[in-house]
Amino acid sequence: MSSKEKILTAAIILFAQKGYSGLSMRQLALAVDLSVAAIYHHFPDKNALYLEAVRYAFADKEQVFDQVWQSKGSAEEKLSRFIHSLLDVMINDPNFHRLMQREMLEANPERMQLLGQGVFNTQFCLLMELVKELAPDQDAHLLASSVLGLSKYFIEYQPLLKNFPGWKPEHEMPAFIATYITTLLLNSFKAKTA
Amino acid sequence: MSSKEKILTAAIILFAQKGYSGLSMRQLALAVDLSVAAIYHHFPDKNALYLEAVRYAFADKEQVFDQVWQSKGSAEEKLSRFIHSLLDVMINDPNFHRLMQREMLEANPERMQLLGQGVFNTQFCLLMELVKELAPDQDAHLLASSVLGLSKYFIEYQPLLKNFPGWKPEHEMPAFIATYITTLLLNSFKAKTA
DNA sequence: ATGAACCTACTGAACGTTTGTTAGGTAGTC
DNA sequence: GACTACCTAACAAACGTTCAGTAGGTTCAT
Repeated sequence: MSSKEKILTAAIILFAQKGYSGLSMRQLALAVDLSVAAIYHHFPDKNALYLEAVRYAFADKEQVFDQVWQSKGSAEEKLSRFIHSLLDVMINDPNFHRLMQREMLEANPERMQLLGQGVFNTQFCLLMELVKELAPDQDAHLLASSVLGLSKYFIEYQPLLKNFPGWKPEHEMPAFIATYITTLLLNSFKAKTA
Repeated sequence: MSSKEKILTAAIILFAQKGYSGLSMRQLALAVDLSVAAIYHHFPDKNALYLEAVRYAFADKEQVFDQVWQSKGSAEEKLSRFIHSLLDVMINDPNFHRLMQREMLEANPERMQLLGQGVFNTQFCLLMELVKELAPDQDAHLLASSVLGLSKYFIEYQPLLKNFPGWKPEHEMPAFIATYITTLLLNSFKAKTA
């Protein structure tokens, strides 16, 4: 692994944990066992490094969902598998997830557009086509959004939801959440068309 | 409005926009037209100021939903009204919303517990009772979470969702979102019990 | 009613540290 | 000799925090 890749890998983790202004170039240099000037040899400045780290983090997420779309089975099964994969990514790669949350907070419109054109656009479109199969007469955009929103919320707000009455241990199990979200949506599909 | 209140009010806005390490005491002092030392007269240090600002921001949100619970009408209508109020708060008080997102990112367990015990616990319990009326045989905790998750996502991810195909202008109207979420959940209730 | 003592709310200037960034030099490879 | 990858050392600016001092109000014995 090259120095540049090492820097980017560490930057993803540290930016995700501490935020842009929370991480100093010296802290990053210390983490990768290089001098500060070495980082400046590979990147023009802190902002460029941050942007490249974000791009780098998103780069390898594309193919995670490919097996879902290529897999065989009914649309219901595919939806379930997609939600499952989504939850898995968010749980197994918390730094990627945190970095994305931080990016959403910046709310820079041009960067938001960049974000949307990458991984997300493709996946969102595939998801829309899937829900169209299941509920042809409903707004696919809203339904796809619902899938993502429910998945994200159950993962993100776990630490908070734990403190509320009625919480059960299975509420933090990906398999359980995936099943719940899938049935919730499928029930809604049936009700509308019936 | 006292100087201390002025400082807290400005701190909420600026911490929400720039984050903890993104806002300096000098910037805050400039915003409230006071010296840096004056801030230190009212607060022992930056961290204490931040915590008090967060507490201050959450303090007046309790009564926003009171009229929803006290209003007359069917459970369906109450649910619709609650979602509507929730969306309104998030849209009309974006700084409060951003500050909460930032707090979720810190993920400090003790602070999370503090957060949960405040406004949210009461509202979550009331919401759970409401959904229990509508779907007595389902997990109220999961359903209440779904209400919050869907509402939060549609507001939070608007800038991103706008870039995806299938987006329509009404997708960012609170009234439209509220109706959509309500019917989505109500349909699911019916399907399960049918 | 008056002066001393004490309070709160603030200011200006400074403390030492950390920040992003850069200049100049070195060791190894092509 | 040019190029890549790195170093040490330094720069000015900004950082959180503190200190000494002041203006204005209240308290209270004289």
